[in-house]
Amino acid sequence: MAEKVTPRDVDYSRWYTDIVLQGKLADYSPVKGAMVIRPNGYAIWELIQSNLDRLFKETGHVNAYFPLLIPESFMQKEAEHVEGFSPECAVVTVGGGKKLEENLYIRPTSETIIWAMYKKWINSYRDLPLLINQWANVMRWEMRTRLFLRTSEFLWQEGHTAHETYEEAEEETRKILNVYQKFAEEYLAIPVIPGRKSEAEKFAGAKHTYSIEAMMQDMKALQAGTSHNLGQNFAKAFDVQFQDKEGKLQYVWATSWGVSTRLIGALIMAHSDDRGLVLPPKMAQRPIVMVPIWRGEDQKQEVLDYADGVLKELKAKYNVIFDDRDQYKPGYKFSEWELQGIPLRLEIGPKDVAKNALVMVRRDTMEKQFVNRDGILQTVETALDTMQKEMLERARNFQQENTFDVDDYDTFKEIVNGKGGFIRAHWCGNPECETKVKNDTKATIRNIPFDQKKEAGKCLICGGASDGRVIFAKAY
RNA sequence: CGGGGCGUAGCGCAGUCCGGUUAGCGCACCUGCCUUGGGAGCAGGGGGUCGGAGGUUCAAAUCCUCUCGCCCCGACCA
Repeated sequence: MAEKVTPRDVDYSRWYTDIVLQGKLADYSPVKGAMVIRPNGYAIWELIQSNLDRLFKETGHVNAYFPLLIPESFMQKEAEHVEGFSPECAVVTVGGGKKLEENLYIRPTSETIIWAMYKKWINSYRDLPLLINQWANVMRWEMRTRLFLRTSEFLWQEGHTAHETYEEAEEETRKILNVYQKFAEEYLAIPVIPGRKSEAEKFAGAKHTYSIEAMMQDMKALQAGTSHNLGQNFAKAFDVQFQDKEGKLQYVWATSWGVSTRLIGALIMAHSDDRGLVLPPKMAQRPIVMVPIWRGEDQKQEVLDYADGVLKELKAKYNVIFDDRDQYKPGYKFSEWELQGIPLRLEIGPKDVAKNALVMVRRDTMEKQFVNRDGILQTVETALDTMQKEMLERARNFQQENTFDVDDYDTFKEIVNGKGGFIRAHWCGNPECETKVKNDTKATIRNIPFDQKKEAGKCLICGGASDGRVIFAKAY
């Protein structure tokens, strides 16, 4: 086999790049830090979009679109927000050949322009809640970029909601995090840990931030989605008030939440192997490839006729690739589709025609089965369902096997600097202890899990009192 | 911005030290034949401002000067 993919244990980061390029998911663009998402990669994004969009609508949200350019003065209205985002913004200073009166920021996120509009739209409690989502591109000037994981421009969805009370905003924030968790697990087959971010790691301008954290195959953590309770920070900055039932003016309570094309990076790093991409069936627009095999013209016709029947049957439910290209041999085709992560391969040759059978190969396990031609649609459906379930289970086991409870700093450092993983350790809540860990080891607090058990303990660093464990890990 | 490296065909490279026919190789691509149960073979073919500018020379991918760009490693981040 010609080596198109660097094995993971040789160089994980080269492996990742090879998967993306060889799987034709994306390519480098002429613009530094930006990438082109190719059809294979965009197909994954479309599935992320369509499924999440449905889940958002089921929870009462609607879509809208706000402009790419944001007046500089808007960006500067919320103090923490300015501080957090200014360094990574691209700014338009010239338009129509003239220097602009006011610079325009390319959105790094849309809170400011959206809240400027919400001021116009919200007057009464009857206007609330306002539950808007947008699918958009954003730009954050990055020094070091990686395909899908960190590019200057990326695609995402950002939800921005407005509520009457803190409690309602809080409920929304948590509700969305649940949606993200459900999507990650049921569709991406990636188990995640939902929890609250520490003060140091929260979104610039939020009261607090929740996240779902996933473990990649190299034991590093990847933040797969965030949901922020913005409190009244933006309402105050943009003076968005509503009249409540008693006729009193109150500032609106806000949330925002998002996931990005980064999820594609997560999908790759959670499941793929040294042969290439591995897609969970629900993330494959084309879940099946059929490869007909023959020897000589007489066999060719016989095989193609037989295959055509199978194809027609499967097409009722699935988007099937029928690879009858004559210039490539089967082995070549097998590798090519494996590289692109097609979940199921069906091989049809003279022997199968004779036996009224087919050969079915699962991409995740590479397990080869001889299956009966009759009932093929059902067989395929079952195989894809099983695959989807088993991929999640496998990832969950992996995550559990690489999560450790640690009570002393030496062991902590040993693990972090060694094979890595999630470390559940006690923390007193002091940001200084958190910073020390980060400076010593580069590991950070990923989040404080919702399912944290009450457990008396001592902070890993200062020995101060702690009543539960938080998740530490090196992160992408 | 600091440290390291690289620009020669779509991709990966050789040639540069020591200047000299028409700039070469592998992969990919095109045509034909032949093949097809794990990345076949043969024959033919297309494709180059040697990153750019200037200079030295009878002669520059090769030597000199300047310049542009990119990649990797460190300080920010979904």
